[in-house]
Amino acid sequence: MPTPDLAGALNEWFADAARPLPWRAAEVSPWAVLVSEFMLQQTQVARVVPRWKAWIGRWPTPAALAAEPPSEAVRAWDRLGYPRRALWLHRAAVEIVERHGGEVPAELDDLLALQGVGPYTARAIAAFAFGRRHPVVDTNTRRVIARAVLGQAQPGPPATGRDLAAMGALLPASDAAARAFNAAAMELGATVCTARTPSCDACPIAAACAWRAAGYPPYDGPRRAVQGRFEGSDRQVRGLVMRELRAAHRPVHAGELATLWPDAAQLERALGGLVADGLAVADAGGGLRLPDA
DNA sequence: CACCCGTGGTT
DNA sequence: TAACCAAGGGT
Repeated sequence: MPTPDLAGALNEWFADAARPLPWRAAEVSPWAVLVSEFMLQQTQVARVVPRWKAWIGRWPTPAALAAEPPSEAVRAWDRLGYPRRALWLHRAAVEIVERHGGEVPAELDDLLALQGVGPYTARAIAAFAFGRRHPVVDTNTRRVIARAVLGQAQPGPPATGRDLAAMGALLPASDAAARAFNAAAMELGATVCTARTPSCDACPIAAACAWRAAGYPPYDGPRRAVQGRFEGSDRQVRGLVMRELRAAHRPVHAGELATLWPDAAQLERALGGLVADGLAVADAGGGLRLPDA
């Protein structure tokens, strides 16, 4: 039977176990938090840290980034992956300047209206940058809820409403404790209650865990959709092209791009996709380049 | 809702 | 080693 003070136990653990991630420092601006959340979308903490520091050093405000062409954002993004995020982050900076006087908004509706900000990121910014009392559910928290609350080994298919409700029900009353609890749940999922081999022996809420109480039953629900193979995929081709465009500070012609991939039809499809996404633009001379505006 | 979107670390 | 996984979002 789960103990009632799961949040208390988790926050007590977190006070000691929290990794000193740079965007958690007290003096970090809402903009810096926003940048960290964009970079952390589907990307591991260890790979984000150096990019985030460089980014904040170069563009300490939304206005600073908005003043530069998107191509510079895509280059600075480097190899973090999903370069559309760099484009969206630049666009979000422009929107913040145009609609919010250069200040990151604190309201969920305003945050959700920004390019690249979805249900998770909006709540994360509101909670972590502004101390608002909202449930925040990311992939780590989803797993913690599935195990500790629902008694399942895995979260199963997306169930946003279910998870937000579960998190909301556990959320401490005060803004400060709620913010810590949101971060603590994510931290537990990232470092203890991990996807593959959780360290249940070291878990601070083992006494409250429904999965443990049930004897760690294996997951029997529907399997998550498997991601397609990366080798040979359009994503691989797009990545190769983007690497080329970032390196070349001038239009790259079709002949040069043709050497990147043997399948001409697939390469053409990838290029079309990049153009459609705004990551590449056709140059007047027939080449391809990063977006200058 | 299912699928697409990069790159690299982990098991 | 191939598969899985990662502070998701857009369509």
